[in-house]
Amino acid sequence: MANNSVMEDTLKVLKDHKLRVTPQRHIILAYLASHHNHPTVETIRDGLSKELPNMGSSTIYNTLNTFVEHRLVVELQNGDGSTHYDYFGTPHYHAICTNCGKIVDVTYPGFSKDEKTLEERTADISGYMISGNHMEVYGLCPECQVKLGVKK
Amino acid sequence: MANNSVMEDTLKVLKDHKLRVTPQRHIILAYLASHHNHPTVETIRDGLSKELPNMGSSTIYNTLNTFVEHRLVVELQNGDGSTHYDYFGTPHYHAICTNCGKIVDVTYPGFSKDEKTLEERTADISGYMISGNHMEVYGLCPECQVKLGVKK
DNA sequence: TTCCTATGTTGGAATCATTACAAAGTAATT
DNA sequence: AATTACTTTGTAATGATTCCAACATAGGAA
Repeated sequence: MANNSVMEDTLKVLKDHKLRVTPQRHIILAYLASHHNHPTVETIRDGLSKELPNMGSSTIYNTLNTFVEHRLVVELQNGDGSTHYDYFGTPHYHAICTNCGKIVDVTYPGFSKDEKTLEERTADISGYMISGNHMEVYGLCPECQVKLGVKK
Repeated sequence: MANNSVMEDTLKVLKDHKLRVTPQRHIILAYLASHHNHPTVETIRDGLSKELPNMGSSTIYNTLNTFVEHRLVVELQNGDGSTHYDYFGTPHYHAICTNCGKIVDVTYPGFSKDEKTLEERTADISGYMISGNHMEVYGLCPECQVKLGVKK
């Protein structure tokens, strides 16, 4: 389970966002901050079954929706039918495998600048007042390249 | 409804992709190619109720899934709970209103090059064999800026 | 500390988009 | 024109997500 510093950090995050601190919120956020597995609601429920065996799915949905509204977390679809969640501690985007659904975080030096450029350009063109973006890149993960016998 | 040249063009597109040409596929693709309203399955059903009154939702889902697999069409979520579809005739990305869900197409000179750069960089970093990407930018559309009384 | 109230949690029911399936129809090839 | 694999259709099934009402509690006020 999450170590103490993750628990302290996530507690601070909740307070900074003026969210009422409940055990459920705190543990779910700590789970997300310490796992980079892009879990679904079910994955989170299973992962926290020791700590909070009676936590209902509704609570997880409610909590995640709250986090998404506060921009602590982003939603991802990988084509398997349910939504995956990712703690957004540092700016990054996602590469998603079109065969197995595996999601990995990607970033590079200058990514934040590129993001900002895209947002400014979009504001100029569309007239929207931009508040965020999502970028996803699709392809075959290394394992599936081998599994399917494709060659580069 | 779609004019003749759209019907001819979409017929060619179906044949080029070696898709069996059925009235349903042809009319749905022509609808998508001539409307830039990012319709849902229901919107398409309503829009084509004159031409094909007996077309079932299953057919629309089947057809759209086929088009997505062939990369003729992309799926979009705007937060209203159902999936929106967009004919992908020319490269572009989307700006989505976080208040009303309105989706607009955006592009700019050099967008295709930027896309390619992103894909190559992602391949290098992640090891994925890249086949495509989606970019979305979120914010308030001009109407909702006025409606909500926000100022730039 | 204790009380109070707004807010959060729970679990089960309800909803709604999407898929599965089997029967009937049809495009395109021989 | 016959054949066959593929498509359409309607309905049933699925499954993720939301709704709701009762209960619980975090955190501020006294």
